[in-house]
Amino acid sequence: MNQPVAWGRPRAERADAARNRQVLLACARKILAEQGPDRLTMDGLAERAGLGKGTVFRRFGTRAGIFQALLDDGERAFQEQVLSGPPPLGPGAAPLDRLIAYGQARIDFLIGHRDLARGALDGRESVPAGTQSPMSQIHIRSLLAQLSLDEADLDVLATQLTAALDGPLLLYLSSDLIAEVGPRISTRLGRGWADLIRRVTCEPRARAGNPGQVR
Amino acid sequence: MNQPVAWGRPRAERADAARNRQVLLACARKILAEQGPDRLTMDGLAERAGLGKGTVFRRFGTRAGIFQALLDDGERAFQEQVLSGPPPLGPGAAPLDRLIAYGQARIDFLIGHRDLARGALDGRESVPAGTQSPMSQIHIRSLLAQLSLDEADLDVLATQLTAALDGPLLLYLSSDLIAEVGPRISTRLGRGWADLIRRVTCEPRARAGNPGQVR
DNA sequence: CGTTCAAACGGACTTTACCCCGGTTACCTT
DNA sequence: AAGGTAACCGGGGTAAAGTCCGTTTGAACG
Repeated sequence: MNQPVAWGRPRAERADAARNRQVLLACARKILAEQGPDRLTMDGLAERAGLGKGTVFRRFGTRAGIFQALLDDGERAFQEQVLSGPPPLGPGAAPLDRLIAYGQARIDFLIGHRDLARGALDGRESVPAGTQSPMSQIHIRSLLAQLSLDEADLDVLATQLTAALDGPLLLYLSSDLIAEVGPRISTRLGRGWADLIRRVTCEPRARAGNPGQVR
Repeated sequence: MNQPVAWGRPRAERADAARNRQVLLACARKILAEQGPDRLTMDGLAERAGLGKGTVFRRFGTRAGIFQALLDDGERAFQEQVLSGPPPLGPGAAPLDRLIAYGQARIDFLIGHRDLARGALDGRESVPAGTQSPMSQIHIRSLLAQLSLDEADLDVLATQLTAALDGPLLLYLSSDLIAEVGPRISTRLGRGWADLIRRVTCEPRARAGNPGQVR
């Protein structure tokens, strides 16, 4: 939602606006930490920040927009790791390994930010997923492209794999359940992802100290 | 202690309640057809049905509940085809073929009912997916089980594949886009699904007249 | 038939997301 | 430095979701 890249540049953001955004994000984080996502209301946020309600809406457009903005913050750090961190997540490792590592990292990211990710999902929007698809999807697609899968529709495959990665945590597992057994879910989904990717690329299953089923 | 197993029904639904539900569903369908999903409001529905607002909420609990109820209706017919229709969707074909056919059918189902499916997604709920996962997921899991995939975590794999099937249409493709190029999307996602499934099961790619990329 | 009661009903009430527009202010131009 | 302007601010206004509770009614039972 911000401009890490040079926007078309209609105009730079005004100083007071930028400052207010920071204040609002900080307050939102506080409310979230203290009272949980359900208690984050636009009026409440405005009041706590000492600003008008209109300002909040101008900055974020919609309630989900706040969650997206907060999520973007976290995603920036994550993206950094992917684009220029150490392998296998960052560049330098084989595409297959990077793909597997990326899945595990994204799973953990989503588990860690599940409230934000859920909140960013807007019920009444034509494209519910805000910023959370493009980056993932593009990265996955680019790694797939390096794997020389013949006769595959890479765009579709990347979309489906992205969904396979995000879907379980966004759609099919309750937030409470994730909170309760987060680590175990991370492990199972991570292994599942690795397995799925190896199958998709027709790579033999990893050998080594794999002590059988996980249960 | 209690009755043998007939614990399923604490009480039959009262006649007026059942009648009112039908009226409400019919009215909802009309409003949807005439004015689109955004215009379907609880007050409007109640008024049009000549009932109180409280009644609407008692029947469906939430706005998304109405969409889920409408979706269930359609899903019942679909489910029938899957459980006892002709192969390859219904029983009788090889698991792999059924899986592929199921994916294509579900894609078409979701495209056909995209408004309902989207509306059934509730922003503020711990488990967004209403009725739309279990059946799909269970069926996919059961077909996978017949394929003897060694060393796979079937529950996780089924969840991920379900997400790969639903996710693109629920999360990553705008409703407008789907409306515009529905048939093409159906084809591409369908082929993508078949390809994905064949890869997952390590089956050789289908031959025959596959004229390369679809674009 | 009356009695009884859980369930259903209605609609006023509360809360909250989102809109609007008059007034204000930061930034650019000259 | 002055002025113009586009962007920003505030907060009251609207609509729609969801809640509450007193009233009504279907149906099981005697």
